Amino acid sequence: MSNGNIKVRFAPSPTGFMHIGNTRTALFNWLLAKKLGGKFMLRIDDTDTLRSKKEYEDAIREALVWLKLDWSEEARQSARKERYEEVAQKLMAKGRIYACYETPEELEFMRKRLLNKGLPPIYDRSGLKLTQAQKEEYERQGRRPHYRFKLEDGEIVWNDLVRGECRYSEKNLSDPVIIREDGSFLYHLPSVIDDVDFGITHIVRGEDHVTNTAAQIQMFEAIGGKVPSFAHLPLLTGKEGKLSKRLGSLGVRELRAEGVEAMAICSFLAKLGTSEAIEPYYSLEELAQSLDFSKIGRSQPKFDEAELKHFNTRLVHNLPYAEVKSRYEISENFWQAIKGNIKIADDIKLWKSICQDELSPKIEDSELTNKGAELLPQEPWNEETFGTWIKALKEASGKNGKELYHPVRLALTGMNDGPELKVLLPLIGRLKAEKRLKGQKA
RNA sequence: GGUCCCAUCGUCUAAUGGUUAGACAUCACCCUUUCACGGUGGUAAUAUGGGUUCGAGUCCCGUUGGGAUCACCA
Repeated sequence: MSNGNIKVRFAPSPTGFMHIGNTRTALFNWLLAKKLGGKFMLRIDDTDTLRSKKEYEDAIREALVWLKLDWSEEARQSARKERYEEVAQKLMAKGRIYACYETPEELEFMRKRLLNKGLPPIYDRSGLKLTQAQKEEYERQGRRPHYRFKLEDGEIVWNDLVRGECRYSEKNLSDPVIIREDGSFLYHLPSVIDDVDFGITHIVRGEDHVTNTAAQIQMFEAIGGKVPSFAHLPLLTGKEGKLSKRLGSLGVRELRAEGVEAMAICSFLAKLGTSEAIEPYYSLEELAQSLDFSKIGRSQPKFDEAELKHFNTRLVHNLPYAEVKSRYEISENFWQAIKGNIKIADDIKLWKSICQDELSPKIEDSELTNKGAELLPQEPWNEETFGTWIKALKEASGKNGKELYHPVRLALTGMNDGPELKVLLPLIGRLKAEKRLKGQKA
């Protein structure tokens, strides 16, 4: 499939670090673009100037680069204010945007009053009924207006790629505030203007945006833009069931630091909550080809960090040598020898160091290990060497099983567990092995 | 409270109205003279009450539970 006109966007607001929820949205967009042969753009939604920070923006880029979710185009909302104002002027002239003079406190009070009466806290549109004289009176009092988008009567319907047909009545929606008292724009309208201007064809985002979608569809229509396709992903929940705060703070940066592979995060997130098995994918391309919105369930999957870590280990065990080679200087032999016994890719360094660098051995049973040193055969060594040697040591010492193996492993590697000793021994070599068995640094 | 969405093993899901299936985790066994890796097998679920039907996980209504939204956040 290929369609040059397909374009999706990832539109994070730089008000926090890249976390698992964010990443999932970015990933699904990227995957969709890849699968359809379209483009993926990055849009920095920094309309909330108070909370937006350069630091967060940098972190988002860093995470995207690490995940290999590359983008071909970029935009920044704070740089497009003139365009938003131009569109807002037109909508005002058409009566789709109207001024309101309530203070945030008054609105809050009204919401509480409605809620207490068991009514939905929907704005009563009193701004719409204001006369010119009343507005002037407010201005004299020093009040500045904020602006709302007027929703038209009727049902708003769209066919969601994940949720199927969605219907919302405007009666259950508040006219969204789109321009603040200080003249700055809120998210809703700029997002729609950008989607139209940049030719966005598909919007993939979290389920928390479904009611926004209803209002935004009217905005698309009001400015004469083509309404894109929507896909609303069920929100991830935490282990405890609630959308935990931990999830928000579970950063990509932290996961990376803990040794979680980018492809583990991507594979896991792409398949969690779908009818497909969560399996390691080793390329985003392959993952993209497997994308199928119809396989996404509608209930909220639980995200468990421990499961991700476990999955990561499974993925690491089968990392292709080419991938490993590009990151660590090791031979294919070495990789084959240790791959089944590492938890994270960085453990490669540990085992490489154990085999090649100097190490202070831990001696548990000096009588045994000293004898082992004496019995060590001459090189060349291969995978058979260990078998003959340990057999000789067993006979000489009378030790067996764990009593035999554990002290040997500890002396040779300084570790309680690890790859099979028969593959490790030739890698360590006679020189080091003999010294270590004797308790000497080597 | 209004609106919308959801409910099957511990977890993620499957099942034209017709024997509840698979994957991950877990457990056991096998392989390893060790820890692991790997292989084989087992345990384990339709939230609840009605209705429709010869027959309901599936359709309808109620209950309970969970989530989203109703911001001068995005």
